[in-house]
Amino acid sequence: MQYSSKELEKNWQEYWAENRSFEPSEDFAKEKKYILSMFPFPSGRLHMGHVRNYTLSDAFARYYRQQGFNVLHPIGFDSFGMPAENAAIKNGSHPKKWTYENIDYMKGEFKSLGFSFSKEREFATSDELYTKFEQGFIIDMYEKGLLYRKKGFLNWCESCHTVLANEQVIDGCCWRCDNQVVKKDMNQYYFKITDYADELLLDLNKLEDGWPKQVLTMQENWIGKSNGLEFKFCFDEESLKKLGGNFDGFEVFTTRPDTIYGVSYTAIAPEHEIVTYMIENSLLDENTIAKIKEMKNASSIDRQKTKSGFALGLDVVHPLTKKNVPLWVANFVLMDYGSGAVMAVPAHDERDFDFAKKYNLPINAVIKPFGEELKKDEAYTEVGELFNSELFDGLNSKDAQSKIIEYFQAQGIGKKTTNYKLKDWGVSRQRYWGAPIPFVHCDSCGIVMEKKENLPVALPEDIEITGEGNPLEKHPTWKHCKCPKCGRDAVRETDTMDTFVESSWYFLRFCASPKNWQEEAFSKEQIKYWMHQGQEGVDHYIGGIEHAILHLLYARFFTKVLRDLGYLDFDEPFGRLLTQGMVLKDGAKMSKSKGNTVDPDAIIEKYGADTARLFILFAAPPTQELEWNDSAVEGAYKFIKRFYERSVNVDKLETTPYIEQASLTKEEKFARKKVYEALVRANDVYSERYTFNTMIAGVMEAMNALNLQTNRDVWSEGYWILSSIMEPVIPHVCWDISSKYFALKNLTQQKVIEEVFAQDSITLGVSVNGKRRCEIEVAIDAPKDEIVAIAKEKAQKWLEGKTLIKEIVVPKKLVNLVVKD
RNA sequence: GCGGAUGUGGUGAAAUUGGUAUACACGCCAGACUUAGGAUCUGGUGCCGUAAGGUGUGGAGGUUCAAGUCCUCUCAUCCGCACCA
Repeated sequence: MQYSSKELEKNWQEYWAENRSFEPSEDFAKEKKYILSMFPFPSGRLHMGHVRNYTLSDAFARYYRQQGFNVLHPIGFDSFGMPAENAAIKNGSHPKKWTYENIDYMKGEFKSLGFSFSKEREFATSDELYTKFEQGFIIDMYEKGLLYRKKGFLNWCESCHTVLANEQVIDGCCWRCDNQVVKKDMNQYYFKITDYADELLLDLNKLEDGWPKQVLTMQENWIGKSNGLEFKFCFDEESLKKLGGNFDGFEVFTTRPDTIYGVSYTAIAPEHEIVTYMIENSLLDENTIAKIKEMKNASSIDRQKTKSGFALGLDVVHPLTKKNVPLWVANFVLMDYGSGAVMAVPAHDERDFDFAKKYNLPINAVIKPFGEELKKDEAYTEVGELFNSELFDGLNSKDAQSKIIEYFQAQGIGKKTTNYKLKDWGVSRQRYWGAPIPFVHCDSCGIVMEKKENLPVALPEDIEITGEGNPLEKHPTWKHCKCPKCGRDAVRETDTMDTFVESSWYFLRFCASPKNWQEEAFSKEQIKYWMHQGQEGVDHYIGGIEHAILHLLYARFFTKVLRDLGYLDFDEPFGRLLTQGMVLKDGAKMSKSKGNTVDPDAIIEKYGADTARLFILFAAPPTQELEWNDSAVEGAYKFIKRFYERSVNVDKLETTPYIEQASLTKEEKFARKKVYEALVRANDVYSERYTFNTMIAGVMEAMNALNLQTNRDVWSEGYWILSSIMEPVIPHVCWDISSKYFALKNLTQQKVIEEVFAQDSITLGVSVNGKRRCEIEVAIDAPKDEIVAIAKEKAQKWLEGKTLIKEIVVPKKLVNLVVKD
């Protein structure tokens, strides 16, 4: 039995393809598991991160198939997106051609890795059939008011020539190309994700058991709910006059109403309408206007560096004290949070304090620590006792918050409000390779939806991609059409959708039987079975942590929207989420620019897919980083080789051999015990721990134990079980062994036999005062007295001259003798 | 600053509920077989020490018969968010 990965793996890959081995059944009476990896962008080649991702989901899928479940383990391609266009600009190829060629190549890679994906449910999101149903949802959402168009001050990436959503701006830079993002004023479509802010936050509770805590926290912070008081500052007489009666005041939001008596100035964002009005009407001097404009145009990073601002020469009236308070424009006030205006309490807020120090504004303390002096050189932001706060003096600041809100409400001058950091999701992109937004601009009817029977609104293929401007805009005929409503000449929307829209519902499309693909996106019945039998959502969703906010938040939002549109009946798309760690080489993330990549194809060529899979699952638990190690890969290969070649000790069987446990030698019993221990461990791993490394270690131990004995029945039983346990990890070699010896009959659920764990005697550790000194061997059913007596004798040396005060026997573990001098 | 994690041999990492710390593997050392080995097999390998023994899970305390595991404080590293009023 000489191991040769190449031929062996190819044979089984062909066998699986011919036998449709991994297609899910349409029998909805069976228990199911939906195992899903985050689908890839067809960049051209798989990288090790992909291999890790799909190796994990494949192990789950194969395991559950063995356990008798109906398993859906699909794959597709997230195939719209900028890199296709960038490649087109660079090589003059067409984005569509580039994309679909890459898909073909990557499908070959999937095959060569032995992933048990359903082939019949494969699709790419750039397929027109997919676009058709997506556009249908978009129309539904527009009708429900969940999609709208407005002019906004948007994130614009100069190098990608497109708008970005807030979630796609990382540290002020584009998530894709890392270029600095600038602000641009333009029209854009938005999904009303803020309507779901509260539910998205609340339902995180449902995910507590299935999702990593880190991801839940990140989403919670991103949604950023805060409760507080909203009220209006009104201008004094003089200021009203200055503004020509156009503004009577402005709203502010605060989470610290308890500090209201400490307000010493107010501030508004440079983008605020009052500032705009003052600039347009020359109510400020030239120099100030220039500085404010500069402030507006500064990048978000520059804007954070130092605080700056200008007094606007206006005063507002404090709502409670009725005293005048000055109004400033300040760069630290953000237009897109709350109302773009704040009350400032330098004594109890660090930002307000810094600003007040810089511009010599008054600092009025109104909260002091209990029984301590207040420090003057910093803002006191902790809980404390109110003073200088009229009728609220003496209150605990926590209690004062609700009391003051109640007071404002009673007086009718303010109300309790909730604010979110989450903003609406901007979805239009000014690029070609995306799903067209199915709207038409008509001079007489305004924005009109395309009729559903005309979907999809497909992309034209005869385009010229130069990187300058939107190719759809420049196409000679595509955008000219008739208004679906009045029939007059109209113009198509040339914006396409953010690619995150496609990935927000692809997991639902996989639930649809390909038989019905033409007629519907998915059926309620199919969705109910795959997504909502037992646990809610996909059973195991596996992917990188980098999607903790973007994709995972959008997909949750889409699921809730489709529920409200009547397409499905549940709230959350992914019941269990496993976020895999990165693949590193030399301590850094593998990347082309660093030149530390390992090409999966080369590893398969040299060692085979099984080796790559074994190494990946063995080297670290799934959630941890995985350091690539060439000699450990070599080690994985050697294990497989030994595993394969030692199968010569196995006899052909169609069921496990009968073994008389009592007749076995010590080594034979030990080997059997190790085999079944490995089985127990394997079942644990899939049910909750996912630590494949320990499962594999168990199998290695069992192999080592088998090798210490020569009983062919024990070898055969061992291989029957071990090749079943290992099949999800190294499927090719296991199917080969299984077919040669066991007619593939062992690739099913295996039963644990308890008798192999029975022992006549057991080794116990003996410690004196908790320090391990020696060990003893006693009969399994030895009474406590006897165990203690043996332990005392064996540990005599450490007991001499001391008084024994306590004896502790932990059954099957150890004996602890407590002594003192 | 806020939030989340993680610290165990030379390395990747094990250790259900507190119960023999370092399983499994890589590496290293020695030996066997070899003309040769980056092949294969066997044995060894936390640290200090010739040994007896001592010591050891980032650090300091604590609870306990017993702590990698529980509690308090602290240090370091990584990740995420970050002027959110």
